[in-house]
Amino acid sequence: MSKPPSLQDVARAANLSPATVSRYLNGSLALPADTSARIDRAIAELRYQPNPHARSLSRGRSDTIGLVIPEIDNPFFAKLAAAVERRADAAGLALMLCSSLNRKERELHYIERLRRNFVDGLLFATNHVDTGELVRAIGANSNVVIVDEDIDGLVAPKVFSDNREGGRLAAEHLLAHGHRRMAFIGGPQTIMSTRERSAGFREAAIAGGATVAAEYFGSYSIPFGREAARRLIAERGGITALFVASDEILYGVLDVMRESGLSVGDDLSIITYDDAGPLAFLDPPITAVRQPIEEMGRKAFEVLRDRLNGMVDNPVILLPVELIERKSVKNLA
Amino acid sequence: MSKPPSLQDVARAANLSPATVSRYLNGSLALPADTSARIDRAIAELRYQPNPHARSLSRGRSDTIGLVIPEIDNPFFAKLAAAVERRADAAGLALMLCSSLNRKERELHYIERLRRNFVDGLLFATNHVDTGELVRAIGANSNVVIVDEDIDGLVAPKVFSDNREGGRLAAEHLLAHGHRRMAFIGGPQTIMSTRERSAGFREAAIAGGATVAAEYFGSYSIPFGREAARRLIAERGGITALFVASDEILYGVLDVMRESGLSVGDDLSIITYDDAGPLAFLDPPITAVRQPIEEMGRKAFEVLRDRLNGMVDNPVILLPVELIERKSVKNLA
DNA sequence: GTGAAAGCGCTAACAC
DNA sequence: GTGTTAGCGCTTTCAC
Repeated sequence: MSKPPSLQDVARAANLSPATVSRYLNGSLALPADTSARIDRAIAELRYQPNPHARSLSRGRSDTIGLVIPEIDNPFFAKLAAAVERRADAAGLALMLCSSLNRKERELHYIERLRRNFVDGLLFATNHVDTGELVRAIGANSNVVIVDEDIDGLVAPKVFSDNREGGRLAAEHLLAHGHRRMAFIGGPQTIMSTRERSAGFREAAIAGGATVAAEYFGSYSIPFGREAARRLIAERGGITALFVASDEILYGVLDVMRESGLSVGDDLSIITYDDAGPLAFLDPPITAVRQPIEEMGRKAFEVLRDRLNGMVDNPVILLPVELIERKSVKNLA
Repeated sequence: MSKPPSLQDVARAANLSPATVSRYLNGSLALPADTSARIDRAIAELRYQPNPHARSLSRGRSDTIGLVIPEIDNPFFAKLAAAVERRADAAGLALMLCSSLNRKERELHYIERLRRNFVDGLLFATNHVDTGELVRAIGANSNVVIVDEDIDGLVAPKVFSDNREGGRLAAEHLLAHGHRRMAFIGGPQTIMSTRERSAGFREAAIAGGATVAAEYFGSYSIPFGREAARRLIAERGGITALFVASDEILYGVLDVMRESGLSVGDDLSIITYDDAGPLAFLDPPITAVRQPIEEMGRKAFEVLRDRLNGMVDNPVILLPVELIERKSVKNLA
């Protein structure tokens, strides 16, 4: 493989200076038809492709953004990544994928990369409680937008789904089906998403004359779903409905219920949160509060673009959720 | 935000030349403790971070690899991406995520990027039949390794799972449970994965005295799963077992079966392929041929590394699959 | 409308 | 061991 052609080569072939060709390529110039034709021909002949590193070095930016998520191997974040990538690509930006594994050092590492303009901006989704480092690291920078989960105390643009409303929707759906004793299984009690979902749920349940007789907090994971389900089954007194705060928790619960010979619906009505997996294909299909994942990705990207274009305010955007009714809630009425 | 410090600044602060600092940073040099201490201090004080673009431009490579997949929003590719990213990260390489949406132009675009060293190498997973462009585009380049699905006629390192063996395993499992009339639903008949899964299945079925009474080819998608299931239900004559070539197809089939009041197991035994989704949580849990996704990612990455380090041969690596027995196959014996 | 020249921040000969 | 000197390929003043 011989050395690829440079701007210089194109300029030479077109009998022009590199500067002219560069300007033409960047559209900052209207050239006479004759000149531009020469350039086009030279480019085609040499199969010229600009070198993005040289370009980035010279311009001080990379036309690349990063997406920091806990783990791509999770349907929710996979869908988020897909949405973001579509938008970024349409805008001519490349997407750097960064799985933090929820580890602080890794998150900080990516923020450092941002500082050194490896990427122009970052979409940041974390899943754990910050002890201050993130706030400090991100605070210094303006091109970060927070998605999905809050970082308390950080001033930055943020895009979330309306978690509280989601909790409310779940409770109201259960109320409408005659349930009066409910339970909730959430993620970490300290993080915003669980706090809000739980609060909205409890709020609406109580307002509707029901009680949330049991609440379990742990993590958004299958094992915790199992654990909480076992406890719920052991302790429950007349609970007829359960709201779980993520699909992973749901899977753990389903597993334990099957083990225990309990039927979803007849023995316990269930609503889950996220609706990122193939819930419609479970038996019974599971009713869920659906997060607007596609739209979160889109919106977050747009906010980041605005930032890159100089926007300075720090909006907190709440996207509407939606209850998808399937077959996992029994009508007691 | 003031301009970030450069190598120059560090050198100045440490009373050295940029070259020395650069060498030290790249480990190509053992410095006297005194000198290196001065550098370390300067770096810490200035909070220096190397500029990756300058580095890439100068060295002619980027320490970044690309992963081209049809769509990240698919559990199989999401898991593959996760595996690749873990390895890449451990090796100090960044990962550029490229969703091709299975479109040729987009695939070619990413290959062009490779040519211009935006990335050092590419892991390439496509899902459609190549009409020659891909072979030509990739053929010119040596830093591409093909994963998951073959590109016919291309000479390059390739990492697949053992699709034929997967088909065989499925048939043998059904045989062992007394099934003698079977059906198969695959993806596009023209692509390697479907060809092989189908061939292995048919081969082993016939060898075991069974017949594959119906075969449907289409695409790895839920809608096609539905379509094929409808036809199967309409046409089937005494078929007791079905092997589907992907999880997506499975979901479509399950949907139609539920609509039709058919029971998985009692009315029709099912084995699926991939095992990337939450199959264990379906009811009944679905028996599957599991692809070694994690290992495919790992292996593909390693082969790419070898390439980047000058390896020149073109191995075709077949990774072993495994049958995960659950509850969707009824014993007829 | 076009060109010359300086630089972006780093690495890699080549010297000493 | 350390410094000097050229680039890497592009963008961007500043001229004309």
